[in-house]
Amino acid sequence: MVTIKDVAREAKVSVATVSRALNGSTSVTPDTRARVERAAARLRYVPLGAARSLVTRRTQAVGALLPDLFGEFFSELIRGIDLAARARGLHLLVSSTHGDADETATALHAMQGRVDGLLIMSPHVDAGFLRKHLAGSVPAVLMDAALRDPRRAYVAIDNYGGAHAMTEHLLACGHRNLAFIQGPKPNHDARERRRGFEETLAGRRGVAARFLQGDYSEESGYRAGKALLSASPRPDAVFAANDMMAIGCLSALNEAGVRVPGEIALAGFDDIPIARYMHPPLTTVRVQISELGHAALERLVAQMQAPDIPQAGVTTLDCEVVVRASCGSSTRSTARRTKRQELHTHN
Amino acid sequence: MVTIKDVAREAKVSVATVSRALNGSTSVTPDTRARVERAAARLRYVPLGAARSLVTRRTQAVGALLPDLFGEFFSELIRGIDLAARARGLHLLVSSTHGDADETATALHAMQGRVDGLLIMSPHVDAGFLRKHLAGSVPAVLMDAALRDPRRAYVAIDNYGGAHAMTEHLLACGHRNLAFIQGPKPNHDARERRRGFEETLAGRRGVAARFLQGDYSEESGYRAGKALLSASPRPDAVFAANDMMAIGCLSALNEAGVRVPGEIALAGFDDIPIARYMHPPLTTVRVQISELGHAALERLVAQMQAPDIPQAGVTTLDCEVVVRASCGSSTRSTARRTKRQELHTHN
DNA sequence: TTTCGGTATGAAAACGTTTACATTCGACTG
DNA sequence: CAGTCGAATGTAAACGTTTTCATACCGAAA
Repeated sequence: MVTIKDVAREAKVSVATVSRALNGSTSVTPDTRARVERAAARLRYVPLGAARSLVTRRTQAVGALLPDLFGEFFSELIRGIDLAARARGLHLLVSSTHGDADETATALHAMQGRVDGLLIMSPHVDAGFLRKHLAGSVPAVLMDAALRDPRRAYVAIDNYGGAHAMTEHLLACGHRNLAFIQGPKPNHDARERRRGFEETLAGRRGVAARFLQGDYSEESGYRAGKALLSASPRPDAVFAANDMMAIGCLSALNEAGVRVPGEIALAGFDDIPIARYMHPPLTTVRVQISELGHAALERLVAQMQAPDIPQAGVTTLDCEVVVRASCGSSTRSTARRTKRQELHTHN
Repeated sequence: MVTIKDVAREAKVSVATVSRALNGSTSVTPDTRARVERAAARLRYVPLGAARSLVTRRTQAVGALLPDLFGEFFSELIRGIDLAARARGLHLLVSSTHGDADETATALHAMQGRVDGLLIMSPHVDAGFLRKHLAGSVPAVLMDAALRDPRRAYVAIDNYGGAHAMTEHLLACGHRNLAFIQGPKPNHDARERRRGFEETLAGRRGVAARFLQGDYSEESGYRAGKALLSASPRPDAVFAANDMMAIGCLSALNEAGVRVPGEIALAGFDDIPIARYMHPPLTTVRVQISELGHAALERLVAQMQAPDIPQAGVTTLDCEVVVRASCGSSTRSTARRTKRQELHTHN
């Protein structure tokens, strides 16, 4: 293995000069620098990250701790984080697919001491968990978490606002007999989406709403669809808390020969790529997933640069209603931005 | 920041004993070990990875260098790598979304010296590129690459075999007038898929085949579909080199009111999740993407454990034909495994 | 009691890099 | 020409950990 000493010998300078020539530009003769660079290239020298980190007290790496995520969401999130990290010259350490709290804790431990900061998204994380497993000195940002520790930094999706906007859309289309297929009870985001729907309807006259339990799976959406078919009166619009359930519901309606949106309009949440390929294409709420990753990394960087100043508070990312044929638009699909597309940080 | 010295002081032992108690189990009194563990927990001690790596000459991390990948493929690949890495106690450093060769080179450089091995998938990588940018001592495995340096390790998808199996299926369904929508010319996998189709047909009597150029995009599939509609005679089956083009083609056929598979059968390649939601659901070739990541990591580990023995050669992952309604199966979708589902390593 | 052997622990070197401090050298000022 | 200053370079300490080697201890064998 070739070290900085070998380069120094080859270039006939000291190791200090090699280090200076290769890193900072402080006071090195152009001639010397060139000689060092040639020597390094000739020997194919690669500085050892560990040695460098040891003395600089920086790893130039951030860790992302993620749950067992479904396809498109995961890749978009990583893409957002990765691009932002590269722009900052940071490396990205990923650890995903954590089934339970123990696995998450293990992964969390293993990452500390290897990174300068952590991005955390996990259903298993709560205040006690973090206090127990996260060293106080490690900067961290939580993504889309239920927990709200006022001393911590968060980046979240505006689930409430998205559901609110979609509900307004349904009402604007003239629907008055609504059904809501909700996500898994314990999920924070699922609760927020329901709340957005429910509170928008609160106090409206002449509007009926019913709720069906789902678990974000296509299967549960299908069951909900079946249940709705046998109800009377049937709703004239169904809002599913995510696209997969909307797709399941659509299958049930299609099988029964119910026209969508003719007899029953349908809307989802997430705007997963499949949504626009459904028959009819699905009206849904678009979530800027890569933006979530991007924003989280930026907040983390802020925290890393000023570790003394606590960068607490929540950054919320807006959603937008995407109107397609399944509800509110007969042929062409149009995106309607319901709120300004920007980051706004509370606190 | 709390170091091993602090723990040593707290536990009233030497740093050597702390290290031994916390890592290997060689000759430490149960009593001492307990005292050390308590002290470490009390102080929330986390060993510094850099210091450890410096002396052990191991980072316990592998890097994955990936191109700008589309959704589901990317997440499945990472999932496969991540799971295998965790099972081995390895960390995963990801660097994706590389537009050009320069970016790839930069990322490649930055990763060396931080990882014990590299997983590389990139259209920009060829023999010269690697010789120039990859230090000889770094173990590396190439995924699904065009290049075939006999001294290097590869993991690849059996594009040829998959296309062959699908072509056989089309013939078995009675189709004799075939069209093939090919992928981007420079892509290795696209060429292999075409070769699988072409060579299967070679020498068959009474079978006609024509080729249309595509670029893996939905749009290019749509154009190809339009072109086929105005051709005469129309083909009775179309095989697209990937699912996205098949989907585009399907749109063109649907718009023209051509029944699929009644008038024209259709098949794709990849089995992306959308495939089964199409109308009709798409017959396609399933690629075990997470297996690709898993296999690549295992080969990398082998190389890391025995750096002296060159672990060259290609590991090929089989594909399977998934028969759905768009070709060969009228209602229910069935998966037919065309080759045994196992890894086999040549060389 | 002495000696031997083995086990638990401690002292200190080593890993490769950055950086504070020291040194050299040349140019410019007085 | 002596003195001063600044730029370029070198020397060596420091980072936190593992690990080799040495040491102390204890029980068993002689």
